Amino acid sequence: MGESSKGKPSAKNVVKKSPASTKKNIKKMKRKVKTKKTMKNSQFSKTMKVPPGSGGGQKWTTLEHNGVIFPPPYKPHGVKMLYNGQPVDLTPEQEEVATMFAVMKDTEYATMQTFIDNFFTDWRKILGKNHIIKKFELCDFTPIYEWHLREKEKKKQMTSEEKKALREEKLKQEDKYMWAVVNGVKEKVGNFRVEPPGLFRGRGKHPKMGKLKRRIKPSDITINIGRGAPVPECPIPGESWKEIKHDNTVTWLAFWNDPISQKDFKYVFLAASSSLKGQSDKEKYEKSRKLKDHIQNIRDNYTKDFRSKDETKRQIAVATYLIDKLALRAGNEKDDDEAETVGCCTLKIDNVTCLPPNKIQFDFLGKDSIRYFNTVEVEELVYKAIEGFHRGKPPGYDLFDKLDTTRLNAHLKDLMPGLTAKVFRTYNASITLDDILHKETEDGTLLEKIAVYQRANKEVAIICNHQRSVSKSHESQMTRLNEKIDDLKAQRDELKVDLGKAKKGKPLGNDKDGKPKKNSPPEQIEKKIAAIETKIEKMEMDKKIKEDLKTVALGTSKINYLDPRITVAWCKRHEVPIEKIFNKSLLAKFGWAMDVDPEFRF
DNA sequence: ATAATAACTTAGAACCCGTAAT
DNA sequence: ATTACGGGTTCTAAGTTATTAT
Repeated sequence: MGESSKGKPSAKNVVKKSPASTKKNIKKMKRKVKTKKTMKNSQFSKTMKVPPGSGGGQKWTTLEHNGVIFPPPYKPHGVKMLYNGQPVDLTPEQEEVATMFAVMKDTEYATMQTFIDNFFTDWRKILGKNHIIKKFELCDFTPIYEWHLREKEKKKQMTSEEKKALREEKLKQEDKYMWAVVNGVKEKVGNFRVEPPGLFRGRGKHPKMGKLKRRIKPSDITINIGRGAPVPECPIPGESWKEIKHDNTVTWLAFWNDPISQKDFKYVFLAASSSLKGQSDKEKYEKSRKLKDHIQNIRDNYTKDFRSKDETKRQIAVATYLIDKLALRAGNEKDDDEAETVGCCTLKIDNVTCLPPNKIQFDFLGKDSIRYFNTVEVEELVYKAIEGFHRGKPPGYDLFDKLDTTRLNAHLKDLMPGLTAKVFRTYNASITLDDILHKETEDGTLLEKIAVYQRANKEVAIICNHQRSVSKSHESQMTRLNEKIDDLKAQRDELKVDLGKAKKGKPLGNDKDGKPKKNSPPEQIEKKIAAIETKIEKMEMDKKIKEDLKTVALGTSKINYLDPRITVAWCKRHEVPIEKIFNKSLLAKFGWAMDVDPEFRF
């Protein structure tokens, strides 16, 4: 379908083209642009080749580490699946892949045709063409699935001591891989475990879901390490690394080609708590703070261009407006062997609906195929411009057909050094947090202050469209909460009746077991009622928050978008222990932000 | 100028495990 | 003691952007 993405209406029916030409012929339609302007008065872009903090592109001077650890070899279980009702013999290699599929029985994937087809195609390659297994419909993986359930149960039944012992054993094995020494400082490695083989789990309608992700061998892996440092010993006897590099302009310790997409790599990096990552994190936030000094100029600039005669300029202006106002992602082109998702530059006509007189409705699948659905009021000129971009284009056609992320970012760089589309998201998120915290924090209890923080956090998550799927048990949890509340209300009402009687000096009647209730003074009953009222209020509040947040993911913005210095400074000013907001990993990740001045403003 | 590649950040789901509720 | 819940951790997919090749 890639053919379509740029040009014709979402041509699902278009014939797949030759593999070589996958994504880029897409661009043809939008070419005309003739961007003579792009590079003109760029006051900044020519200078500043190198990012400020990094010393000429050099990322480290010495680097030592122990390479990566591989998953254990496959251990056959010997449980026979059925084909056409009969048990079949499988080699360990064949059984391994069958098991990968079998254990996914209770996931959504197991029901998806693409997943099944891709799995079966790859599995049959391993079965060989003369194998008795020919049709997926005749396969019965249940015996293997049940074996898997038994194994899971066994694991669950282990005592916590056994589990602990197992964990410590693993830790001991992995200990040496967990650490690197960078410029003489011991740092944690992020992902030192090589990804185990499995069936590819793409998000959304991913055309490759279910494909076999083959086992990675040492000969797939390139190691990057300091010149003086010992090359890590290959952990699998008799095998060896693909290549050893000594490149101090990059931060990766190792990589291999992604077996699902040969052109992609899987990298091993340092952990988020490392100073290398911390430094670049800090630079990210410093850059987005700089945007404050330019934002007025940028807004004036694009507002002016809303009425430009030059359609390219108008498209850039409107796209920048959307990125600024709605924190949309840039939106790169995608290959046709990926899920069809879009960002700002790749929005299609049918993702964006004009609702007179001045509202725009957005409805599209963004990163991870998460739906973005939002209706916003826009200025008249924006509305008119978007109407204009629709004109004469069929559904499936690009809204911004004269734009792509490169052109957009080139334009942004002219407005501020180093400015790119994603900076707006960071800026938007962080300044929103800073604003809300300053406006809404009052002298109150610790709990109230934390609630303010969470509200702000939620606001940001909604702006950034950070979603999570509702937990399977959400509904039953809500029902239970409601029952509890009803129960409390009943108790309260009964107490009210009691109170009335008590005030008149009448006996209180019987409790639910039929025994007469002990008489209590009215004041005591009133107290009880008040206590229950408070409890009800609290539960109603909990319920509301739970319902409110059932699809909102707060973590993503905390980890990636909110300048931690805003949070740390706020905690200092309001005597909130930082541990109430940041967990252990965030504290480690944001070590660089801890000594911030309490008066820090984003 | 455009396309391909490389390197890095951002993302939600799955899993795991301690603790609160029963 | 047992289960349920939810926070934290791990996993790896899916983005963005800078650089390099054509």
